[in-house]
Amino acid sequence: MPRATTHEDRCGCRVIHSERIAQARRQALERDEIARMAELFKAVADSSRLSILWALRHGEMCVCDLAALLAISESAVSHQLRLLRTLRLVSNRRDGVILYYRLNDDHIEQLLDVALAHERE
Amino acid sequence: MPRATTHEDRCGCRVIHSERIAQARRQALERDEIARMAELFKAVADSSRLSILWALRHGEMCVCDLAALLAISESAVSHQLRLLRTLRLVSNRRDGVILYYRLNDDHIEQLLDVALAHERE
DNA sequence: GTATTATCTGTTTAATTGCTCATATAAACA
DNA sequence: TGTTTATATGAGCAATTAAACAGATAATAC
Repeated sequence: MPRATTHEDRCGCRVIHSERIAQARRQALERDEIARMAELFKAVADSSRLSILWALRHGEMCVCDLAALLAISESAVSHQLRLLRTLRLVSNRRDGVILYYRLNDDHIEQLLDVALAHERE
Repeated sequence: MPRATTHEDRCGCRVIHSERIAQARRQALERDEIARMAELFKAVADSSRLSILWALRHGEMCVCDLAALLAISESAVSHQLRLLRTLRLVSNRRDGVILYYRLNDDHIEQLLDVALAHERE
């Protein structure tokens, strides 16, 4: 392993392994790619939204059913669904007055599966 | 499809499709299983932590290298690493004064991959 | 047209979170 | 021993986020 040498970078930070940093810079993701990933993870980083997504995993449901299932207000469910809708994680279809929501993306189920596997390992 | 009938649940919420709710209740996850999944997602729902994890994906790095890479203070990196360490997403080894951090779990890489695939689809 | 039902949206308030600064360890070495 | 270096930690501030409530739509029935 190359000897660690401390010196100052352009940015003023201490740098010990400059080659390792250069490598990390080459492989780094775009700033807004990281931001969008963070936004996706934020969307699933909430118990209510996770419960909603998990419920929708087994079939479509309407707002008031979700409210009854989670025992929270319909307004709260609607707010959460708006966020999920904005990120295109769920979509809906209208049948008369009722809006049925469903998962919009296979990746969501994959994320849930990996997280659950991590939990249960 | 069975006709939707509105009535009141024990909890006071409107219930339109009681059978669908009952099914969702049977398949629902435990409350603290959901909470732990949310906690895991929260850990990766931040640009700084995502950048750290992505960098560690290609090999171990020390605190000051990460600080130089992300152009944030070493204190900030250390705080984020503590969170990731607490959740056992990263671990470290000491070599003299230097602590080298690495990913502690294959699931993290899977999560990053799925999120990235979702982004780029 | 009006009334009702299911859902949505805007605003305010309360709780969380990330960062900075100052201080505290912990290992290495003189 | 004391000093330096790399990292950790605690407190406080600023920014973000969630929940609650009130009011607004959109489809249906009358």
